[in-house]
Amino acid sequence: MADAPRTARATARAELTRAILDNAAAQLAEIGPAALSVRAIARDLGMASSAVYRYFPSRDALLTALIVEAYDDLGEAIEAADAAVRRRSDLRGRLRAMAQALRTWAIEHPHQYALTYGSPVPGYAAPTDTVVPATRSAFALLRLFSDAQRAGRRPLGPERVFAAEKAALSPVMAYVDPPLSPAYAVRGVAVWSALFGHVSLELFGHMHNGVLDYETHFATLVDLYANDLGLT
Amino acid sequence: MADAPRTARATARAELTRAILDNAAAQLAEIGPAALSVRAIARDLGMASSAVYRYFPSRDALLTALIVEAYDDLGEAIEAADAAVRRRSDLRGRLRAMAQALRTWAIEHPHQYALTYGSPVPGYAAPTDTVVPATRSAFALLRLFSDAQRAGRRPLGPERVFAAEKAALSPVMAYVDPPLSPAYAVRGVAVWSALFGHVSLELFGHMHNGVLDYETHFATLVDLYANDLGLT
DNA sequence: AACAAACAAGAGCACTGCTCTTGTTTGTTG
DNA sequence: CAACAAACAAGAGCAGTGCTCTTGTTTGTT
Repeated sequence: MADAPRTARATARAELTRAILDNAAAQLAEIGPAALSVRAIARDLGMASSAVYRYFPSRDALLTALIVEAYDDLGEAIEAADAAVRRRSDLRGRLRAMAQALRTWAIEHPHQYALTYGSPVPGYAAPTDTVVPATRSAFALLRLFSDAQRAGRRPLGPERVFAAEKAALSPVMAYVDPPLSPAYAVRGVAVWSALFGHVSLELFGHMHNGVLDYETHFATLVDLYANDLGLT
Repeated sequence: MADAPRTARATARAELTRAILDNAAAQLAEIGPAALSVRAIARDLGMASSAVYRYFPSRDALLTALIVEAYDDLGEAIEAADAAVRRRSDLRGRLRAMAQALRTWAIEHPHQYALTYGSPVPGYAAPTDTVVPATRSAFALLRLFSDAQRAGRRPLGPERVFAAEKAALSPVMAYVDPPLSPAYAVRGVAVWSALFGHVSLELFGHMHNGVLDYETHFATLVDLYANDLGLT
């Protein structure tokens, strides 16, 4: 991220910051965000708990840093999955890859997913540091929709989009160049909501008595959404 | 729920249990589940903190009771919204009413929504007490899909549903009589995921920089889903 | 060499969930 | 009515938490 530290003290600081973050991430993955303890991290690292506060001003700040890392990790996973699809014109395959990457990442990092897309526990208002990395996964999907539109595809609906809705979605339309059509914006945000909706419902146990095979069902869903998006 | 209590002690117990629950709900609504404190509740009620433990064995048990109440409250709101639609054959209107009830309830009870459909904080595994009330809102939607199918409507897709997916969704198909068609089951669960997905993403701030007018966009989404479900 | 900034450690505060003990109230039984 | 056990309330106390303040040390710069 930043420049390479010059002084020995700066490198030591960077290393300790990293060590605290790694230990916190390990603790988060094991026992979840609610039970994450600054004192336990300090114990693990063999330092006084008060020393940790020189690196992170509060427990929430530490959690926020973990949230940022989680967003980045997920974004990277989705981007990598997209990039791994050789035929860039295989739009359906790219949606499949990204959707699967999302679900797989969520299952492998349930506490991180809960922290980012479940209830954001620190203070209930997302800190401003998190807004940029949070958009990373959404942008990956947005680029796919943009590519689809440029390839001449058309979503299955809506047929007409009212002016109020166009205005409401103007930011998401303007994020790509050329701008996304209103219909694609609506369908795109809908699919985005549905994908994260499924993962949340599955991960948090709401499909327990309704769906027997989550993986199969998710694959079906993704294919359905690919149809809705007019892919291939 | 249970029989009316006979003895004075039983009524006192029921009343105190209710008072604790009400105070906990108020505290939950104000400061959220993470900051909910047994001691604070006891202070508010003018009793010793140890006395609360005679009514709820642990803080998690109290939270679980609040979760159950939240599920019931939301389920009731959705059922009431559905029931308020006079023309029962107005399937699109019923979907609109229920979806709006869901979103409105979530906005008015953000902490309750986060507790139920965000990350379930107590123990990360939903207690068995919660599974029945949790299904209430889903069942309301399921009945709508069932009514649509009986009225001869057809969802916009999928055209074919593989055997594995039929098996995966067999519980949700069998919940209503006559059983839901595979296509309606897939579309239904998809819409269910999408609705809760939107509410979660909106409530937890993920649409902050993409969508300007949540209400308008949600209405557009619901109408789109009504089309996908073949309603009217 | 002098000095200020950065650092680590420990004690301590106010708070938490929860348990154990003591003493009281209540409802039931002989 | 008396006796007794169950249910109850209150307090003290334990182990843990986030965080702050003070003290003493190390580091980098002037």
